[in-house]
Amino acid sequence: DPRRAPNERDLIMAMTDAEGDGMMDYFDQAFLKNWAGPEHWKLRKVVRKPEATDNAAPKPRKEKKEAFKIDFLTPAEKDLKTRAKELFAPVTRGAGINLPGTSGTKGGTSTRKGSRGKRAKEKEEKKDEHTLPDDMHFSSRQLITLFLKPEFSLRMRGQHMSLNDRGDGDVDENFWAQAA
Amino acid sequence: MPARTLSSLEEISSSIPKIFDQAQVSTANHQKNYVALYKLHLEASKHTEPINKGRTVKHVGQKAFEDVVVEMTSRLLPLKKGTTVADRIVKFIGGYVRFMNEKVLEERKKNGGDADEYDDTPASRFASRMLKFLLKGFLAKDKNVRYRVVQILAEVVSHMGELDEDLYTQIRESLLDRLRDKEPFVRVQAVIGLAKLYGTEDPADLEDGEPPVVEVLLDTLAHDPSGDVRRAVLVNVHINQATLSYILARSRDTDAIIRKLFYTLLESNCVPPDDSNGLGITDPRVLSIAQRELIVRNGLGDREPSVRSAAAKLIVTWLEVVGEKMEGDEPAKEVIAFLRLFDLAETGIAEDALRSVFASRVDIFDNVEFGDQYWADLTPEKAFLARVFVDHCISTKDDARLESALPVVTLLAFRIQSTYNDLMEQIQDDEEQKFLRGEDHEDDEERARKEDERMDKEFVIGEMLRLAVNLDYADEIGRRKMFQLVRDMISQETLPESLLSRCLDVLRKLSPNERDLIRLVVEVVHELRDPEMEEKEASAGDDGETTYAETPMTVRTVRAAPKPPSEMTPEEKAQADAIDLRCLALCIGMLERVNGTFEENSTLEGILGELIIPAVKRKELALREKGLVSLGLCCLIARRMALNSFQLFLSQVQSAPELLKIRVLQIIFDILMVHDRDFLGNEGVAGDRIIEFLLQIWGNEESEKVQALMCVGIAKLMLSGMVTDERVLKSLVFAYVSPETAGNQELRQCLSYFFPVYCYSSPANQRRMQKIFIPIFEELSQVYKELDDDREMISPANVVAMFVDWTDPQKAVAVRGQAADDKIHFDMATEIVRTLYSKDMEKDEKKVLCQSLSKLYIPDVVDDDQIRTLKLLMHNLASRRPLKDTTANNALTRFDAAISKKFEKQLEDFDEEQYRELESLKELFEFLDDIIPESDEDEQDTPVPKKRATRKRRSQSVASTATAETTDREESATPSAENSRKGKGKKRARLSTETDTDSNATEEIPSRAMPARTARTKAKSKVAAQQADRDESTPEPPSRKRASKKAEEARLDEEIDGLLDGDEPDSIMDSDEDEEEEVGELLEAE
DNA sequence: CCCAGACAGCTACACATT
DNA sequence: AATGTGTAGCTGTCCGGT
Repeated sequence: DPRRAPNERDLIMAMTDAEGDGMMDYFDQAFLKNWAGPEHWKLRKVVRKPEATDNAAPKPRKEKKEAFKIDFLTPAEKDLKTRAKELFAPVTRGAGINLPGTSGTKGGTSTRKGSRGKRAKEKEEKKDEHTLPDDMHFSSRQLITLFLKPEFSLRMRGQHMSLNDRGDGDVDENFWAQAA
Repeated sequence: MPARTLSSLEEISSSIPKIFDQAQVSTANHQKNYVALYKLHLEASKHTEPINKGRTVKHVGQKAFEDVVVEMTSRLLPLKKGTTVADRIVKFIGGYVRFMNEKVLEERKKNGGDADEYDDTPASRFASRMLKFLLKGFLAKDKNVRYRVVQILAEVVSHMGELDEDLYTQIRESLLDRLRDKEPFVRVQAVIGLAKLYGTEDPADLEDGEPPVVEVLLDTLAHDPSGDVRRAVLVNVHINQATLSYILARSRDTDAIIRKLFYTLLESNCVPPDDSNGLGITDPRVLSIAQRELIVRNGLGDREPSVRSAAAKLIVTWLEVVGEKMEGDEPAKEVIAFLRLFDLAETGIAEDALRSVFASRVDIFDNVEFGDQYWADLTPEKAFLARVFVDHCISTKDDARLESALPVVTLLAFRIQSTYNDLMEQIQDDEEQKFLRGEDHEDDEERARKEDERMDKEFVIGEMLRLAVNLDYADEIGRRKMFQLVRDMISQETLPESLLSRCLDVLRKLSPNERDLIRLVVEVVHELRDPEMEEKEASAGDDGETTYAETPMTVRTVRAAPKPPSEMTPEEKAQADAIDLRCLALCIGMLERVNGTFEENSTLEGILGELIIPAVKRKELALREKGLVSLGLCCLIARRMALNSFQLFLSQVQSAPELLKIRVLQIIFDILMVHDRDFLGNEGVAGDRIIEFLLQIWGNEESEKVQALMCVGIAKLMLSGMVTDERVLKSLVFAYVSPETAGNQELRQCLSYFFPVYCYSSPANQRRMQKIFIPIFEELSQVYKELDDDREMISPANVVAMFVDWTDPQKAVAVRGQAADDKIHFDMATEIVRTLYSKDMEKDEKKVLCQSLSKLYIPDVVDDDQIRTLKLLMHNLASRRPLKDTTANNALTRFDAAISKKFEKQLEDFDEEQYRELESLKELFEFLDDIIPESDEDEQDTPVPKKRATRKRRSQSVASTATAETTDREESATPSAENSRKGKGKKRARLSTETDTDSNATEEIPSRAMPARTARTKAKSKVAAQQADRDESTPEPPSRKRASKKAEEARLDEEIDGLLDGDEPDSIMDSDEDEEEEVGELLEAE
């Protein structure tokens, strides 16, 4: 019976323990950033790699980058008009100077005049608001307490059971303390 | 004009580059160079040529000057963003424009302020020449050019006074157009430019249908995909009443930097820029309560620490702004003023704000004092401050300050009492007034004021009660006083409902043990329902523990027979119902706070039979709901009762209205949590049935609230290990990603939290997750492919990434005494490679799987058999089912190489032929031999090397990185002799059947048993129900008989009666030995 | 057939931390 | 102030479309 194995439950208990803070910290760091649901999910790298693999090597290069300067002094090889033409060369046909999905620029893009055809309903769709959902602040609390008795957690239940198994009718004052 | 002042144009032209060359090095020389440049500019202006027969002049000098500057400018255009020298030049150009304009203004002042010459100055000519030049680059191919051009234009525009109208329009259009640029940094500059522009925009100038720039910017603020761009809008847009609401929406931006900026922005605008005496635009008093609450809730609740601290700073500023000029009389004055910003009754927000202030301004915390005077006249704010202060001391374990802050018990009890009496008096007065003057005579204003007053008193009492829980009750006199007071309060039906649970909290604290608390509440209930008894009971209740323990429970015997309901007038009935509701609330409050068994507290029996059970039978929703909750709470402490009543609760689920359904489900889950062994243990069918039933309810549920509740409940059961069923886990995953639940944040955020906790808390759980990976992946890929256009769902690649993350053994927490299972990813790799043999899997999906391989954690030590199996699978894949996709192939090859290298030792001398002898791997080879290479007809796009194989080649060593790309082409022409021998003809038949299933899973995976089509349809509509739905053995829901409402009620009554009559109340309590079997029977009976 | 979009890996920068 | 980490932007490669 896997339920009897001293695994999951012990951990849940540990999270509520005073000493379990470290555990909670681990969970916090590891994944609480991914609270907002699958669409905002991101892979986070494994944290600890305490093995002292190698050091001393990647230190000694602090090569300052070449002090770049714009050359204003040497006269231009070509005249201004030519340079402007080159610099301001419009995109080769059909290119995307603009974001996809936005109607094109008069000069530059591939937007054909009658392109309303297939992808006409771009605007209708709700644009992404780029906002996070309201945070419900889900935590271990909701997962280890009862719905109807929010002050009692699994941990207490465990104690209760064991007390009951002893046939001991009364609970000790410690119990009250924990209920608070 | 003397000739010597007229420098030659060549001279001028050659001096300009030197200025630019200097200007790029540092901004320190800019001021000096403005002067120098301007001097050259003026000098050049003197070179003119007459045209039109001398009627006008041609500004050849200016033209030359402009040419050179434009030429200089052109040199920095191709430089990419972040080049500091170029940025300096941009600043220099902008600065020069400003410099010129200032000069022009000076000139004008001197000349008496001619306004009409603006378009004919060297300055205006220069600027417009520059702008026209820049505009030409707006559509350049080179993104850097576009960036620089817009950047310089924005800079120039912001430093210009007036602007020619045509040019203005053109700039406006062009910038708006660049707002759609592909490159975010170009858009950023466009935003900056537009922000400089729109201050001068006149709405009257707009053509029809053309939106004002502000509107466009606000749209960008919300919708631009790049955070940088939204950020640019945020810092550049003017904050005012019109834009504020759009700005406030950014407190939820996906980008943390924006959120942080949001709070610093609000902070810096709290005070007006010029020290005028008005309020800043974001002064908290200017904002609405709702806005303030939004800011605090989002800010202090943010997941990003940096955002939280920015919000905390803002809140401190609020306090300072609001508390200004209030210092003096009372140290708490500014805090009180600060608290007035909030609706204190709104849960948690004001408390969070105050605690945040305590945390960041310790001096404020230290200066709060609670003298006797403080308690004299408590306002809601003062009461709230005291209570939160105490709570804060407790949570920070600041015993010293706690000691000094807490009032003595008698004082507080007295205060509570007097406020309570005031409240009662007022309520009574109001009633009388209403009665005397009639309903309508009071004007709304007066009524609202009274209502507020009452609410305030109620709130103050509530806070004092919350504080009372933390008092030191060593003093017996005080203890009794408080006890008596609170006991009296709960025995009055006029006590506002909101104070009830506060009172019970105090009572619990004051009760020596649970039994006394239970007894006390039971007594109060009887008093309330039986007013005649009041006096007797009151005398008994006078004295807390001593008398209590000895007083025999005589209530039931003494109890006078109440009037039968049939003889009551409607008013009396309503009154009785109201009392019952109150009593039920008391019971619930009491039962919530105790955990002794029902059997130990025989006093509960009475109210169970007289109050709770009758309430459950009522058809009024409120009564029934409270009755069910009470019964449910009883079940939590009475195992036997739980067993007997469980069916009743189940039967209530389907037909109940939402609110009741939620309650009943909560009860069901709580009962399962508490009595797990009785319902879910013993590997009995009962547990399975319950699970299936719940899954089915879940899948068919429409209400988001109920869905979320069930999700939480099921997650709890799984996390606590009470349910280990893979189907349930699968359902949770489906629910997590299904488009159906996209809007159900409660559900999704619950699962966002649940999955990592579940997986990382136990390798066994990670294993379970690994087992469902492939089936889930296959099904979700299907769903994804057939997704409706308007529905959103994460990609299969994301699904894979999540699973890889969740099953990573390195992330599992090391729990004492439990060995980490670091082979999970290795086994996952093996399964993935097996899956790659599947013939009907699309290459996209295979690609995703292949690419995930590199992210798997491969342990250093793996058994010979396991590593050889994986190696063999990869080796054979290349020949029998070569991947058509190069990226996939590369990924696989790389993985193969990595594995081969890592386990070089174990794989050397590895020979397939020899390996085949191993009995333990029989299954592997059966699997492999059933795979035939795809025939030529199957190969539509990729030509497969001709298959010609010999036994010998098959037996060659596979230890080397045989699947390496180049050699692979030849190697892959090496199918096993087995395959060649068996021949295509024979295989053809098998391809469509066994091969297919075999290649997908070693064990029978339920999901594959169902036609994909069905699976998909289900997944679309009721994803969560998938597993349950397809299982034919799913039991009919208990109340499936869709009887008429009447019949339904009759049946319900019957059931409840059965609960009472069939089992005498006494027998609910006894615990026989044969309980376990009964759970099974319970569900069998249908 | 060529080009554009997409993607993966790399590098550099900025941030936070000790 | 220095270091380390995490992110973001850039660049090269490959697939798909016109």
